[in-house]
Amino acid sequence: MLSDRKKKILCAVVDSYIERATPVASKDIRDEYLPDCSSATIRNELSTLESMGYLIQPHVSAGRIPSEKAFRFYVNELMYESNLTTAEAEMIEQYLNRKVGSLEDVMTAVTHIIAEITNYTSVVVKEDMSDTITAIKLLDLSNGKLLVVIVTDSRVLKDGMVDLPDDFDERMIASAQKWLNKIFCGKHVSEFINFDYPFALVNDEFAQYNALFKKIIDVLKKVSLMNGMDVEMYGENKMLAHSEYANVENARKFLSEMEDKERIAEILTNDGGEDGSTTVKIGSEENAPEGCAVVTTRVSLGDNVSGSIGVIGPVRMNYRKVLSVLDKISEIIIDLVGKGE
Amino acid sequence: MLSDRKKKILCAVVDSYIERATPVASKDIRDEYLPDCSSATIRNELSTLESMGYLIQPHVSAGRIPSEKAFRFYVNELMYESNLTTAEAEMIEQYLNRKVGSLEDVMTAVTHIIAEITNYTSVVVKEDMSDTITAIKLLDLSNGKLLVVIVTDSRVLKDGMVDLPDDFDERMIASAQKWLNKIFCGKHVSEFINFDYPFALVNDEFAQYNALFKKIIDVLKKVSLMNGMDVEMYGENKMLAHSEYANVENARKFLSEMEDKERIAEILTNDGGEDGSTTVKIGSEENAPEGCAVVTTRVSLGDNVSGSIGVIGPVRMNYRKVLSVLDKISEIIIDLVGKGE
DNA sequence: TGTTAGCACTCTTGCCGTTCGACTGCTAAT
DNA sequence: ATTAGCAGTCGAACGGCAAGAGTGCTAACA
Repeated sequence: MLSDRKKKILCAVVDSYIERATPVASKDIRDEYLPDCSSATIRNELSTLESMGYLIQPHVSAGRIPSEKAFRFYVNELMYESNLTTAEAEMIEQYLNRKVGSLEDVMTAVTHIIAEITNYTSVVVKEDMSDTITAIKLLDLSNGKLLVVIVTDSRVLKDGMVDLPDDFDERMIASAQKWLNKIFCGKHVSEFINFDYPFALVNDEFAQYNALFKKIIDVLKKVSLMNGMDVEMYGENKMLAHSEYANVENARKFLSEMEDKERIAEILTNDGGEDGSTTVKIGSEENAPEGCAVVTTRVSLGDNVSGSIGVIGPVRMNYRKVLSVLDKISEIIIDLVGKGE
Repeated sequence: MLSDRKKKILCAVVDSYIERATPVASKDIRDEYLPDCSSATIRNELSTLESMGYLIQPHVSAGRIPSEKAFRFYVNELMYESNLTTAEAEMIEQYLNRKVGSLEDVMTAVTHIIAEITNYTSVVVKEDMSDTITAIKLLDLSNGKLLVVIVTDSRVLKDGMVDLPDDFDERMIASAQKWLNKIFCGKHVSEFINFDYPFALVNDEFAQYNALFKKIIDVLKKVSLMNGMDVEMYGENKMLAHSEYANVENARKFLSEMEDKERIAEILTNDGGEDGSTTVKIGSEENAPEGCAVVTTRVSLGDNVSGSIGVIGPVRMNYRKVLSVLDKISEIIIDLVGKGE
């Protein structure tokens, strides 16, 4: 457990680093955050904080910068909540209320306003799982692969591929198909997502189908996820304004990571969560883009339609601001969606 | 008129600069392009080419780089046509034939394949002017502004604003509306675009309407243009790989210029042109993005639907390759569209 | 034991001068 | 008209130097 003073100092380092992006010196902390103790004392504390893994010293005559562990701790325990300025809050209200229209328009508007206010990249993912499954077909491509086709009421065909075990014949494929249809037909696509392969379902007769079934259901999951997904992104370029991307190589890497919308969507959605819940992924912690943190808020957009609103910024992002912006936005969205029904 | 040798030398400078992005020295030219004369001779020629405005010397101990004038001359007269490698041609064929689908899918596929092959940014603009006008309505907002609404058969309402002269009353607005409907109802939206305000149409009685009419028609033009337009862009990031964007400030400027899709669309479409015609805009010549050249090919996508396929690259782009890629692509597109009808 | 002043030490940054090399322009010869 | 040769210019790279930023350590002090 950290002493109160250590916490204060750590918080000071993080705050200062978020603002200035330069190593923080003991004297700076004294002058700006802790006037009632000497820089030498702070140096001692910094030194132990470093050995605890919270701080990093780029070189001996530089100050300290926070480690990812420090950011994590900051987000979880140190950071005090803040409110948007009324100007910002009004700006958001106005912007979103002006744009009441289709869900797509709102999504676009949301990414824009977030990116403008935060100066980071903003992403909104909509997962529409409201389609009803009409049929599931398994097609033997006779090259050892099986094509999985999902037919839904919105007449969209969705397909994916599975490797077929050697010892499967036509008859077995047919009965696998029968089983799948029996389980899923008439249900929402969302069933796939939460479907936990029930072991009991597989009696002795079907033991051999076990592996294949699992594979197929995984494909169904993935395919239906991808097809019901809509990703909007805005403000990739805003990132170039931050010092992390002062050299083009980093910028290029970031922008090309941003091109993989599927991966980004996956990052925003992979830990479900309640309506209104917020997640922060920092740096290498999860699959976040290199050197980035991702803040996500979940909102429900209707029956079987859920949304994730995210901000992607450097690990050194202004979490306070981002969190309060997301708070405000999700509040408005929930309100809008509520009205719409 | 330039001597043959001057042309050869100029061409060598441009070719080399396109490839290497570094100033070209007299010796380089001798070694690689003109082995049968001395570097001193070439130096003399370079010197006069410079005084003619074709070349620029960054500093005395550097070679020369081509001016925009040189690129213009190169594109118009010097550059010999080239063909794609068969590998590339096949790649394009395959990629586009695999993706036969909606027009939108094809547009997306086109931008992708172009960007991949050329390593520049690619843009496709579709202008759909096939809607039929059902009604035009003028709404007095009673704040000195007039709301112009276009109703088309595809049930999309499109609107724009016009300042109303002080001395206009309700009755006058009503008759202006009557006139507009008389002229345009039942016609294609494309009529706006080519509509030249006919002076004869305005007899004495309507003289006072003159200015307003012009304004309204301009709005109609703009609104219908913008609404019928569909812009796809891909490969903005590819540009960061080129040395022109080695510093982030340039990159940022470029990317933010690319965000203004309307402007880009305008650049790609503002000089109409026949089906299959190709235009090259170099640097400051037109409204091209800073330091960039834009190559555009027009293709027809059906009745009253036209497309522009464009490549945006640094002024020092590989025009030969870009032109041959666009050639190939437009050939395929014309074929695809032809089949589709 | 915790805090602090002071100082020696380290390491980066910016600057300056020098060298090296890349090209050119000019001159004089062919 | 062409060319070899040479003097001259300028940028890029390098190394050394001084200044500045911050630290860690020590010793004194509450």
